[in-house]
Amino acid sequence: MNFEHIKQTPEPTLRRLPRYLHLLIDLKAKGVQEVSSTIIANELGLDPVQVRKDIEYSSIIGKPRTGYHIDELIKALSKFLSWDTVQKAFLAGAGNLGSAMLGYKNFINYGLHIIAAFDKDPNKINTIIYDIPVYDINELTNMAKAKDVEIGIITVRANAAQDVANRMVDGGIKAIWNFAPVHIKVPKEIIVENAQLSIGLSFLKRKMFERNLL
Amino acid sequence: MNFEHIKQTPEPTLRRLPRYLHLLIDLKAKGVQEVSSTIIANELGLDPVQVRKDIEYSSIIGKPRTGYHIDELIKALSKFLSWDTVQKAFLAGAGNLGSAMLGYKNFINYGLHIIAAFDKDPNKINTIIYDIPVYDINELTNMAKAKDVEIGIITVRANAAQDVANRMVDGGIKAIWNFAPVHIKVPKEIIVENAQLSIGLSFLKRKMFERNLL
DNA sequence: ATTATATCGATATATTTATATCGATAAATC
DNA sequence: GATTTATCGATATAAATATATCGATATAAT
Repeated sequence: MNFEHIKQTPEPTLRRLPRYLHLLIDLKAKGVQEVSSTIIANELGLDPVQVRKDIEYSSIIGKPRTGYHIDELIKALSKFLSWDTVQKAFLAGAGNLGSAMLGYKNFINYGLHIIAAFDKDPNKINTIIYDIPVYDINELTNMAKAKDVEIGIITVRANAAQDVANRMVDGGIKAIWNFAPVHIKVPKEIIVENAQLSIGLSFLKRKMFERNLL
Repeated sequence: MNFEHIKQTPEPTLRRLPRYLHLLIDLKAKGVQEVSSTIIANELGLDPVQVRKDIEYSSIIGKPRTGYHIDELIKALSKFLSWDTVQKAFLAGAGNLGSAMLGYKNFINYGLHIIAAFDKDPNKINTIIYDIPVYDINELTNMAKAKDVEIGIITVRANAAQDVANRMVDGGIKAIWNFAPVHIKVPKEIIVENAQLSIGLSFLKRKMFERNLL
């Protein structure tokens, strides 16, 4: 099976582009109208050539001497990263992290709309958290089918994650954002993005070690 | 200035190692005693040679035919990623995400101990969230010095993040885990690990787009 | 005891990603 | 109007990372 109808973006580039976009939005709010790769690179501690190559993926072309038109660039990057189109999501696991995410107002700016949450705890089922209704986890599959939900967010404990993932896949969900500290197995056409806190933290601590700070 | 007293681990390796460790802990709980690179690779959808090369960084050597002794490997990786030594951390921003992190019990397994939180909201100051006291943000710098805190976690809004980062640096904090959707500027000897939700989400959505799922 | 097999570590090759260089050009300065 | 300058996009080179190959070896099977 071949999914690559569209040229794949390098992972490191994909990790940097949102940072550019955050910065550009910030600069625009300060009244900036034109921005060069040099400015972006200096602000973020990167190389201007790298910034230019990354921006190439958005198909935006700049002008010598002045750089890029900030509005144009923001628009193109927002489109490239799909911040401008909203997808529906279900969240499973209304615990600490899950609830926090239900209350996170920024998601809509990135094109994510969590329309419902699911839990197995009877005390949480049929409650409303930050305006989002919480249903029985057993309803997830059917409701996902009915509402054509595209993204599943897993914030349950490690031992429940695989079960939840299965329910999501059965419900036709195409992409899973997994915060549980465990690898989940899904059919290969399903996209999984792991967002374990342990990864970032390990990164941080290892860097500290390598600099003799531990 | 040169920090590289210790050989730097490649970023992609550092991203994979915690996943191995999670898996190994899981397998051990199921009674497994020996594990090969092939098994790990199959479980996580990776290449066995890559797994072997990654494991090399932990200095553990395996045996032909059987692979690695799981206890030895868990111990070595835990040490390599510093999950086995606890660092003290301050968290700034006791909002949704911040509070969720204060309640996240797994951190201690990764060697992170959040000893205090800080906020500017008078309604939060001097409260206790999940057993962790919340103080005035103005106290952060002095308390960090007094308690020799090593890690700072930023979960405030974008527009307050730089101020908080400055306070942390002034307080002698060496490493910052930044969840605010903004780049923070710090002296180059300070380690910053960005953990913006927008990055993972952009990743997920772009992959969906590239597979014609959007 | 011999043979087959799965895995290791080492080495070699390929691919991906980052960095350096350079001519062209739009704007600013002289 | 000519000159200087900052930046672009393109191309070339270097570095980092991933993948393939292979001889050696510990265990299992015959």
